[in-house]
Amino acid sequence: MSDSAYEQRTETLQNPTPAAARDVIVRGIDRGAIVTVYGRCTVDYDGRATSFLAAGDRHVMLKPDGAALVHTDEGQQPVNWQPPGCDHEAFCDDGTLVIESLRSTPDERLRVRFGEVLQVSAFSGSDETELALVGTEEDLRRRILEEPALLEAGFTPLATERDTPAGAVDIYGEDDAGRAVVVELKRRRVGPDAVSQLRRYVDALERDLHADAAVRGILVAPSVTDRAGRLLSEHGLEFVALEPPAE
Amino acid sequence: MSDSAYEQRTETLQNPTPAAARDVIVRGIDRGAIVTVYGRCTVDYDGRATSFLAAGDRHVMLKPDGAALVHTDEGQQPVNWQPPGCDHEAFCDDGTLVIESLRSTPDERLRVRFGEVLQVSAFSGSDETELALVGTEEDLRRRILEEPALLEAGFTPLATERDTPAGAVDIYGEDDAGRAVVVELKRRRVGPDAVSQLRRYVDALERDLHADAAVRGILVAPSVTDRAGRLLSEHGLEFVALEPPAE
DNA sequence: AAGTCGATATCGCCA
DNA sequence: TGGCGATGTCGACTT
Repeated sequence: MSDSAYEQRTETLQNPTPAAARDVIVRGIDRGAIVTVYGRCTVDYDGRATSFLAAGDRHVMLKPDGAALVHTDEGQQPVNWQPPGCDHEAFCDDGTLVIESLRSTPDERLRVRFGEVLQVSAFSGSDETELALVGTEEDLRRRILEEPALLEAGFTPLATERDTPAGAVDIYGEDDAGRAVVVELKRRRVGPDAVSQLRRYVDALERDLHADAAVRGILVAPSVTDRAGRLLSEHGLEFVALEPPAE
Repeated sequence: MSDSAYEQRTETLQNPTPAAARDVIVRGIDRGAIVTVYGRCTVDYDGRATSFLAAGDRHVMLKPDGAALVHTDEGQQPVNWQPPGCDHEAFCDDGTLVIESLRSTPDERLRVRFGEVLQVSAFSGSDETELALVGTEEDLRRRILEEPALLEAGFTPLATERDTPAGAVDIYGEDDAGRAVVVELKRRRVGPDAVSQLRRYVDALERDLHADAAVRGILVAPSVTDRAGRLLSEHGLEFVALEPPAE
């Protein structure tokens, strides 16, 4: 292995022997590369649950932060995986390539056993930038805090993330009559769960203040489902249609 | 391009020209391969939200079902993606390789523009098998239906997925005194959200039956958080510690 | 196509 | 490290 091999940004073998594949994987992990293996394999997982996947052609990716992903030719989600923070090992067992990825807390093990390796690659690179994302719940919150009248005329925000025994309220404030208002924000159309969440906060705050005056609860989202709308009415909660800013 | 090239299971180029990379991608998509590209790129997304990612080295995967994944060297989740059902396009624009992935309902566009392509691959294979997974909520439900006494002595299951105005109840049954029982199952330790969900069902069923007799609500999970436990007490709901079967 | 809910959810924040 | 809630959640199932 020449020095230049350590400097090159990609290292790839096709139809390697198990031992040659193992060497590329181990070297790649050592130098902090993204390692990928494509081939026929079985996959075992044991941890929070237990799974087995019989032989088939799949794409395995090992990341330098300890994440592992096993992808089939279908689906956005990996068929098996391991989260960041795991230790990856590659070795030959009985003449076949095996990749294991282990972690603790909780104890979990992922094992990929290859009957055939068609290609193995190690990719080194740099990525200094971060994703800029617009249109989140946080953006919606900023929008309301900048212009509280979007919620309703006379609304005054007093706090964000105000703590209650049931959790933190997105926006806490008061209306023009001085009544306490709990605002729950959702970036998209919501179902019954969001109504339950708002109800939990309103309940908790009414107990917390043990006030005689009722606390108003307002759900802010682009829209609600029928069932969610019915639940809102049943519990005397309100709805304001509003979306996160588009840019 | 010889016929054998269409039969080979992997096709890989290193440091290809943009046009050569485009050809491998287009051919790969056409024949139903998994296509991967590693190189320096920017990523634009516009749809349910909007994002931009400045230049860096990333791994892009295009699946034959229309899914697209952009992975950095960190995290289990892709930094950008497109779900299955999208149309992938690859073309050269101003001498650089561009990959676009489009869908409608909702309208969403992912665009990856490469400043440099280090490697492009197309992987063809077969995968007939399905994942066998044990330890899910469904397994927990089966466990209780087979041995209702695990919940409590004298419990009789009457229905699963019983419909209420608030949603479907995991297990509906009655206790040895003939009282209605709503059971909510969770495969892991639960927080306040699960308590709210159970409360919703109990409320709805009490209204639905408009019975004088109260409906019992039992949360079944390995354990609960402090706050969830407090919420359970406040609402007169019960808890039974039980896990999904391990195998 | 939309509603509802589970998931080995993952991820980020905060105590 | 655990609790808590958002996510461009995804995915499966039902209507």
